[in-house]
Amino acid sequence: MMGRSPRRDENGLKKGPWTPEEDHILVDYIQKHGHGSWRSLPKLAGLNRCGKSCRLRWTNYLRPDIKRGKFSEEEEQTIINLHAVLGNKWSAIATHLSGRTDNEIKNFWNTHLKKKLLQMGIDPVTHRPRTDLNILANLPQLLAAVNFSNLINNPLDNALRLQSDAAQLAKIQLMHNILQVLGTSSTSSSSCCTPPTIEVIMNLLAGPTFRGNHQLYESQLEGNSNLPFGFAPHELTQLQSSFLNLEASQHQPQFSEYHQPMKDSKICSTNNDQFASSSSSPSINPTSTPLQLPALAPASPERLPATVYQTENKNFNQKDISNLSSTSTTFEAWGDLMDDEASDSYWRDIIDQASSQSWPIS
DNA sequence: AATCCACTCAACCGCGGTAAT
DNA sequence: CATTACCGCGGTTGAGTGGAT
Repeated sequence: MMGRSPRRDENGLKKGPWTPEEDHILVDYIQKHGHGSWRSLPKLAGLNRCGKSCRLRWTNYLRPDIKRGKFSEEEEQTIINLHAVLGNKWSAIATHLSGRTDNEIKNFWNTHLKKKLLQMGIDPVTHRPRTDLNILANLPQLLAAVNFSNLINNPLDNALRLQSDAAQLAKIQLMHNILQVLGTSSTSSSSCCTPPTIEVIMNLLAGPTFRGNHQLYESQLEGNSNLPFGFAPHELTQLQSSFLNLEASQHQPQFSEYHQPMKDSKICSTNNDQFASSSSSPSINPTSTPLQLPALAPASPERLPATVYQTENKNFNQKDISNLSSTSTTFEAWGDLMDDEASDSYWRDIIDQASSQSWPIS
């Protein structure tokens, strides 16, 4: 039996694992009388335990409606989605998974899901691509992260929309990381290895659909074909354009362009527009300057896009900010972006719930 | 067979929020 | 308003388990 060896506290109350006899007494008492005051329960029930221990045993193990056993794929996805919105609010997450306790979900997260996300190159705290990775060595993981939403095949459409937002962030991050690395490579005379060519990266990003066949890929614009890695066709155009510009700039390196504060924040505002509009149709403003990308996102507790772009770019113009101006908190921003999704009441509830709570800094 | 080690999960601990006094 | 008691939550602990060596 897992757990702790039997101990007693300073009051002589038993600690450690529960025996079947104790379980029986507790269940029997609660079924007859309800738990009432947890503090007084042990004495009334004849248990040599503290009330806290009784409550925990009941809520995490003995409650009749507890579902035991492996988490389903659907439950797994729900936890991931909810965690992206709620953070480590295990009890809040548990309310959306009937029969699962906060403790069980927390354990499952810490032992399985966290690792799973890390393996995919996703920071389990921010739900964004990890930035502590060697971008080129870990390109496959980042691409997997970008393509995360494509891996999900469950009926939770609303959840998928959130996932889509996360994937969109991953795309932006990935594009930025690639450009940054290429920019760095182009200015590094001591580079020991040859950076991947634009073509190689574009092939990785776009797969056979995009390779050397711009017409074909443009013809797919209307039909919104299943481009790999979740990149929309216009995003690939944009990305390719960025690479081409970069390639040109490599001959006359102007590295500072990548790192100076953005003088106009079209990309940022566009990103905000993305979050302020339907998240299912992300777009990169085709008129924006290709190299103007958001600052590399730190692996920080800022986990949601509105906050990220608000804090990372101090140079919002007022018009751009106005998209978020009515939102004083991150969750309210999420709420705003979902305003046009009248059927999103489920997720709105979650967000409302979260916005009423303090945001965990973990 | 013995040992090591990573993993799991029940249970504990401490803190913050809130209702009662 | 201040204090106290209680509850619930999130983080952490540690014994059991099973696979690898």
